[in-house]
Amino acid sequence: MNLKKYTDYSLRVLIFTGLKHGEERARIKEISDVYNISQEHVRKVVHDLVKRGLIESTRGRGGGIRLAKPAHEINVGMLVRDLEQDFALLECFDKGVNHCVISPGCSLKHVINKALGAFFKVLEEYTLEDLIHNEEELKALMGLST
Amino acid sequence: MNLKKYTDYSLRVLIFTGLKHGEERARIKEISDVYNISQEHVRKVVHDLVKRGLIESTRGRGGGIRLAKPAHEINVGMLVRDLEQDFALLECFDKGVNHCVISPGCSLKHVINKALGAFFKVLEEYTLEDLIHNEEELKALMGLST
DNA sequence: TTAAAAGGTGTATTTTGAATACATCTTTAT
DNA sequence: ATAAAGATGTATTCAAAATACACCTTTTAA
Ligand code: SF4
Ligand code: SF4
Repeated sequence: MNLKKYTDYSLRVLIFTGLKHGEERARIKEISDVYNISQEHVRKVVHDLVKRGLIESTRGRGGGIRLAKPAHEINVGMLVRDLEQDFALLECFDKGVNHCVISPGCSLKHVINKALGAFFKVLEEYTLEDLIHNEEELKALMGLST
Repeated sequence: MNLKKYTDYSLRVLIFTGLKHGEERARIKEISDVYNISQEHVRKVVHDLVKRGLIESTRGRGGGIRLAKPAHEINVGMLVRDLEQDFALLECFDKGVNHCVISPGCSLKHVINKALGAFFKVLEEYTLEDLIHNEEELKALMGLST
């Protein structure tokens, strides 16, 4: 059981971007430097976040990215749910591939489902704003001038 | 995000074995037939469950396996936690491999951890007994004479 | 008007862990 | 003895994720 790095990277990008204010924009290069992730990955992640409508990008010199909406409107649970959506958590969750003979009478899947629900319920209590509440500390860790 | 088939298989083995009573024993062959999993896998899973002290095995003719303790003492949460224990759910969870610069000030990991806690909390409310409460139905699905 | 700075896009390769298979051994009742 | 059961270690295959590569488009300032 584990989350994709991709998911974490996405959150990291949002955290970084969320630290920019006003007309400031984050650049992919900056992000890739701070986290030591290759620009390629960051690019992909960013692109994806743009498509999801969480980030706004501007091309060309002087361009960059910024949040497409206020941090408190970016829900952690929603995002994770989306990014990890391909969970065929168990064989029987995926109709069509399901061959498990006891499926119709199996309680396990309900139990797992309930647990998964609890997982996301917690995540959904948080927004990006909660993740950047300690702005100064984060900036310091990133080596950004505050 | 997904659980290993291995985990599901382990539970399936326990469910099957839990349906045997008294001196009855389940055989690996039976299990592999019912679920259509190769004997090899079942063997591995069984072996593992024996090592974990959940199943008792007897070799030789007339041998087989049975639960090493009553079904209500086999906790689903504990088992899943064990079987999925290698979760480096996020990069920073694994000290030593952690390179994430914001780790010391990152709230995300706490959020994820809390969510994970909620996940297991639910699972821990259930035991194997809950999974086999509908014994007759399960037996029917498995094509076992009741 | 062009060069540099930004992001966009598609594809290919590598890596990793899980899933699966193979081979061979030990125990025990009949 | 032998067949029925489980024990054990190793090897192979497979799929998904992670990562890398190549090249395109937009914008703006020199
Ligand atoms: S045992 Fe239950 S949870 Fe597992 S695959 Fe079968 S139906 Fe699904
Ligand atoms: S961003 Fe937070 S959760 Fe993700 S790896 Fe860094 S410290 Fe861990």
